Amino acid sequence: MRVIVAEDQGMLRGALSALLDLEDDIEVVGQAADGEQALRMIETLDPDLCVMDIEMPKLTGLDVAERIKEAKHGCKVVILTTFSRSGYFQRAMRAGVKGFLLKDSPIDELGAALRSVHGGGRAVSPELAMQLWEAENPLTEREREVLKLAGAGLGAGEIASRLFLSHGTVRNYLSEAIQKLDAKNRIEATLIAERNGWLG
Amino acid sequence: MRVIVAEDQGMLRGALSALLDLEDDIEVVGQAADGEQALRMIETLDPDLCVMDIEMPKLTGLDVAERIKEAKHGCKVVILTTFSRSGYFQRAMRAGVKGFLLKDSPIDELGAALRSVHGGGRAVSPELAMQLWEAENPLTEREREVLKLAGAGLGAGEIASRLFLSHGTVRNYLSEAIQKLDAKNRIEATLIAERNGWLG
DNA sequence: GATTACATATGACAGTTGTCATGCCGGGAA
DNA sequence: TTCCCGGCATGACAACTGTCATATGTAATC
Repeated sequence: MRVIVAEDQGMLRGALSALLDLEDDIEVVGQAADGEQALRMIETLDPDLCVMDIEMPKLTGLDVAERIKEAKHGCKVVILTTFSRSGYFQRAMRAGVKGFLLKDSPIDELGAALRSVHGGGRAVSPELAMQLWEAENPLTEREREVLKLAGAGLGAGEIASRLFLSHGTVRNYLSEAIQKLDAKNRIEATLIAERNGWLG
Repeated sequence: MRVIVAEDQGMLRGALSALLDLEDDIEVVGQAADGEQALRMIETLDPDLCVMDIEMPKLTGLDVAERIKEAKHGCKVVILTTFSRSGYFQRAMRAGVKGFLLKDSPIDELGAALRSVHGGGRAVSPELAMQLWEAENPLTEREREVLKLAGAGLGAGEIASRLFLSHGTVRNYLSEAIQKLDAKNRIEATLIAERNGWLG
């Protein structure tokens, strides 16, 4: 099978590519260091599979997966990520991702997952299977935007002018987010939202 | 040369170990998933080198490096980390670390670095060499403690009772930290301190 | 057509946060 | 020993934050 490896961390990308290439039935035809590059490679090289990190520059792995699905491209996606955030997993499933592994798993699982997915199956790290039933993102679009900026250290006034809202509205959104997430203040709220993948 | 790989992320640990083991002159004699395990392996297996991540459970790679130095153990350390935080690099140098690579570098550099260090040399990612002259941590011990807790979402009152300080003192420390780091508020201050490795 | 969810806004209030002046104590450097 | 630094504290003040009641408009849903 012809595979692309998309991962921004050079060492891991190189190591995985080299190891996968050693397998008789796997050929690594491209390596991408960010989402845009991955997308271009998938279009031009038409691989069977793509091993993809989520947190990459320019386009996240989930963005890429969604575009592949829209374009009805046959390339199957196996997500390989550090974090078991429920938001990520749910979004990946909706994007038609076939495999979802944690970077914490042993490497053997990667080859196994690729073969399983290539054969039409699925492959999901056992730690993640249960997350299908976990909480959905309770935040609205606006609440997310506001919370993201608050997490970057901006005050209500600054957030307001960036989003062309009134300063009171911003505080209302923050207050709602804080309550929805059962936090004490904006700091805890961003922590919680982040941990669940609700801001990405 | 006999090498130990200490890295908490299973996939990277496995991949690096497998690749290094393919080299004729390198033998991976142990793999550790956290700092304590790494320390024990170094004591029992007496390897020539240890490839070590910084951010690991229980003991960080820098903690381990410092203990190795104290114990005057001959094992040389090559740090392999995601972040080019000046605080990390400076602390590593003081701990007698011989190699410091970013996980962003290509893998070939790892083998090269190990050989160089084993031969008595040093190996430092070029992006990092200049950091020797960068800003030292301007925060005092107390300011760091307080800032860490503030970053976890605690308010002044809570921080005060955890550290057995008055609530006013906590706010003084936070105020000082905010000014030293040239931030607008505690949120930005934690972001800046974190980015520079001044909280770890 | 009524209900519900979201985006938006205002004004008021209490509580938290950031700043500053000022003070005390102990340890180390000049 | 005197002076400064760090740790610790207080009180006061302005600014920011979190909450609430209340209001309008626009979709979607029932």
